[in-house]
Amino acid sequence: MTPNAERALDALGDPTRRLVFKRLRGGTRSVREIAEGLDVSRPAVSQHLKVLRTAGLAVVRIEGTRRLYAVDTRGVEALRSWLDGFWDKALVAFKTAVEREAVKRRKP
Amino acid sequence: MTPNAERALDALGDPTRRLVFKRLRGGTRSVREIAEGLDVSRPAVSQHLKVLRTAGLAVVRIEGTRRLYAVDTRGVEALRSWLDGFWDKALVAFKTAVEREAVKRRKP
DNA sequence: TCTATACGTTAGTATTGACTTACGGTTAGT
DNA sequence: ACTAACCGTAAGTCAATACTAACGTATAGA
Repeated sequence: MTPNAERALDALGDPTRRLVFKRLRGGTRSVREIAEGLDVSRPAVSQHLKVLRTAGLAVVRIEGTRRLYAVDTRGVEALRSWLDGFWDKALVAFKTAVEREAVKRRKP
Repeated sequence: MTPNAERALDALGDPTRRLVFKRLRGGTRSVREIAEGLDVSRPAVSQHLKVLRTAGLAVVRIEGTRRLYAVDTRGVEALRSWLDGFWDKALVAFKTAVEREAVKRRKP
């Protein structure tokens, strides 16, 4: 799917879906391998993987009867650039100002 | 609140909460200013801001009767480093491999 | 003191969505 | 052809949560 930061954030908003996604960090895995050890059923994992795919965070490769999932770095890239919108120089300047305020308030 | 990537992702999983958060990108704003134009009530915005604060994504500064909210860059930083865990060289190498597969499949 | 403004919180409701169960389709092996 | 392994999908249920309405608090100003 085309990478979209908003959809990626929606996808990563769920804890167990993050667990599924984090299992892809270790490399390519089949659905069975991903579901193993998780306390949800295999169909649930399949549904999570579908959401991750739609969000541009995962890719599939069919191999025999198995489907091997892996991280789609384009989704991660989309998230990075979205985050960068909250990380420009003006905001950093404000951050230091806030921290000074916090220190002053801590020592009245 | 102490910056935590998981909680930040939980917070940004909601669309209207992202709208609230994106309004902080323009600089410091009061709750009234943030709620203006949104199709949810002002108390709803307050609740969203509380979640963003708990997630380490927003900071408050009291000024008279108003509360000025701003982006907490520490939360954004936490998200960035979390994302970097899915962005190492091994994954990039795999990405190019997947793209080659996709091209082959498109031209059978 | 009285009023208005600006917010946070609580209680209650409604809707979203994560999960299980059951089923169907596909491939590999015998 | 038959079986087993692997996986996606559909339907239905239940819990999480986003929202509104009502209320209470604090500050600024007249």
